[in-house]
This record gives sequence, C-alpha cells and structure tokens, in this order.
Amino acid sequence: MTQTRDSKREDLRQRLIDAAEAQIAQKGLRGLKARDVTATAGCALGALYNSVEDLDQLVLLVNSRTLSRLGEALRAAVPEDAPPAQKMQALAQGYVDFAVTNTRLWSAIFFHRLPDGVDVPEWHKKEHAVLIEQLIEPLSRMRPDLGPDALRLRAQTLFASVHGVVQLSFHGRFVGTPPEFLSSEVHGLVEAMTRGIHLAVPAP
Amino acid sequence: MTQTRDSKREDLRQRLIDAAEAQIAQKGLRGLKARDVTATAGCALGALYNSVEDLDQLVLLVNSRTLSRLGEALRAAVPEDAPPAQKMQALAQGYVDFAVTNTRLWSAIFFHRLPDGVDVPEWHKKEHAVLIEQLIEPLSRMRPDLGPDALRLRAQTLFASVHGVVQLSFHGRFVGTPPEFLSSEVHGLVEAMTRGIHLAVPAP
DNA sequence: GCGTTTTATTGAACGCCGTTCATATTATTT
DNA sequence: AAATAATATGAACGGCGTTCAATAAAACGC
Repeated sequence: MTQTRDSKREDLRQRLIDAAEAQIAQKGLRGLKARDVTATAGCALGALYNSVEDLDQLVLLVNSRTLSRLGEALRAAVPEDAPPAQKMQALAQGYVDFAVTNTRLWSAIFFHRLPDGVDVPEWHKKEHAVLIEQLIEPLSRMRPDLGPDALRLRAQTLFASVHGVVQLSFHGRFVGTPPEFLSSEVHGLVEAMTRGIHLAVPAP
Repeated sequence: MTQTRDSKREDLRQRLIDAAEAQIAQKGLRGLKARDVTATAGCALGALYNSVEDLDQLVLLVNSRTLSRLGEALRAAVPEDAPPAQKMQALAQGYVDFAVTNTRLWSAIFFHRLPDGVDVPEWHKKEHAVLIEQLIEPLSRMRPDLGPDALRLRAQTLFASVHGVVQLSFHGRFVGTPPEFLSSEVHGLVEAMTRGIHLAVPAP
C-alpha cells in the first residue's frame, strides 16, 4: 500500500495550511507562529519542516488558496452577456466585497514579503493572474484596437488603481477612503477609467 | 547646565533614527534589528528603550521622516501657475520618482504594520496628509462645485489609485506594471481620472 | 511474515531576536 | 562635596524559527 504515506503527507500539509489560514484570518500575518500552527494542525513542531520549506512558504500556500477563492469570487461576480462597462463595475465591486469579507487573508496576499534577496517562486506569481483575468474580455471589447500586450498592461493598471483605493481604505493612515464611501468611490474610479480608457494616450 | 542632558538625549534619538533609516534603506523593514541599530548608533542595546518605546515606534519615526521628505519632494514637483491638469501630472510624476529613488523607505511607510490591536498614534496619522495636500488646490480648480469634504475624498481616491499602480509595479507579483511603463501608465491614469473627474457621479 | 532500508515524527536544543532589569555611571541639585 | 536623579550598560529572559539526533513507522525484497 504505497498510498498511505503519500496521502498522509498530503493530509498533514493540508492541515498545516488550514491552521495557518485560520491563524492569519484571526490574528493577521504577524500573529502566525510555527508552534501555534503545528499545535492546531496536530503534529510536532519539527513536522512542519517536513511538509513545508519554512513559514514563508506556508504563507505562500495560504495566499495561493486565497487567490484561488478570490478567482472564484470574481468569476461569479461578472454577469454574462452584460455590456463591458457593467462587467467592469461588477468585477470592481466583487473585489471590494472579497476584501471586505476576507480582510486579513486578502491583506496577507499583498503584505507578505520574503526576506530580502529571496524572490517569489514562479508558480505562485502566475496565480496572481486571477486578479486581472476577468478584466481582459470586457476591456478588449472596449478597446478592440489594442493588442494582447497593451491590453494586459491596461488591465493591470486598472486593477492596480482599484486595488490601491481598497488597500488604503483598509490600511491607510489618515489618507484613505472611509469605508462607507469605498464602494461609490471605486465605482466612480472605474467609471472614469473606462470612460478615459477610450481616449487616454500614454506619454512617450 | 540643563542643556547637556536634553541635547544628548535628542542626539542619541536622532542617531538611532539615522541608523534605523539606513538599515531599512539597505535591507528593508525585515532587516531592521535592534542590535544592528544600536551598534551603528553607538550605544548599548538597552539604550534603545530609553530613547524609544520599541522597534515599532522607531519605524514610525523613520516613516515620519520619510513622509516629511516626500512632502518636500511633492511641493518641489508642482509648478507654480500651471494649469491644474499639469500640476496633477507633475505631482503624480513626483510621487513615482520618489518611490523609484527611495523604494525601501517608501515601502516602509505602507508595509509596516503594528501588532494586531495596537493602532497608529494620531500624530503619525496626521503626517500622512502630505500625500494629498498638494492635490487639493488643482483639484478644487477643476471641481469648484465640490465642498471641502468631497474634495478631500476625491483627492484621496486619486492618490490611492496612483499609489496602487506604483505599489503593484514594485511589489506586485506577476500582476504589476513593468517599470518601463510605470510613468506612462500613471500619466494615462491621471489623465483619465482628471478627465473623468468632471463627470463621475458617485453611486448611492 | 521478517529483516532491511527508506522515510517520517518527535521534541529537545540552537541561535537569534526584542525586551527587561539590576547595576554602574554620569549629570544635576542642594 | 554629598545626595539625588537620570541615564547607560550588557547580561539575562522568554519567545521565536529552524535544525537535528533519536525514535517510530512504513515500504520493500525475500
């Protein structure tokens, strides 16, 4: 039975990710401790390092899962057969909603930093594509003139601007949209961006 | 001579901030260590806690200084007697430039988190006003209809969107404007926002 | 099945870190 | 100059991430 070992290993790995996720959701990134995680996962302290390279990688795995859930949420948020501008608004609103209801896990995606010099593995970088994937289609309908690269660039900028507003609303200090205005400000931003996007010409 | 003691105290405090600033600028927030800081500041480990509450407050003091420098940079960036749209672009570009040339210190402002539950002291929150101060005047000329509150809200959103693009360009993973497009994308964003800003109506 | 080898688990131990504290040193006041 | 107040010191503490020698379990060859 060569199944037992592999499945047990995967089992523990999942329990560790579960535990880390719960810890982050409850106490934030700074509250993630190896001893707490292994305790709630039901294994010895050292076992963590058999399943996972280190705590940083465990955070990456949690973020991976969060991104996947965020991807689902965004796919669910965009209405089929709607005009592109409406899809854009729905996506932005979906993003806001996800951030509001999963604040700490959402924060972990953007606040976690690896030690200086170490960089994010490619497999995890790619997972961030969900942030703009749904944006491409409506954007391409608004800007049929743009090639795939330019399209991606615009989608990134559009996302980043919305993200910035949400981020500073949650974590800004003094400068940040008050929560009660977040939705409407993001709406206005997307409106301006999708209106402007027909006209804006990048400077050289 | 009641001067000696007070001035020495302030001296050490400054040396500690200097050392912490250098450390952050060189190795990032994660590389800030009490022992390194006190060593390069030329004092004993424990002395840090006579001058400063803890390492977190030291980071706040460094960020305070960085914000002050950023404020200067932004004030210097905006041309007098220029049309508001041009001032906006100059401010955005000034922000990009500051972030490019002071990446780690700039990051520290936005990436540092206090332990869960502790919140940022009011004196430091207020210092973040420099981020939008220069925005108010040109914006008010573009939107003379807006009251001070609405004006501030728009300025915040405008800043936040630009900030988001810069932030993800530096620290985004896969989703983020490539550095060579950062300036032009920010330009386009501000163009769209200042154009749209004449028209955008917040949703209820 | 049984001995052998490979793999996983364990928790004590290591080294680093932020922070504290008794002690020694220096400055100020009387 | 003595007394007092403030500061500086670095050893020590507790907590942390990570490692490792020892132990247990599983997989494999027979």
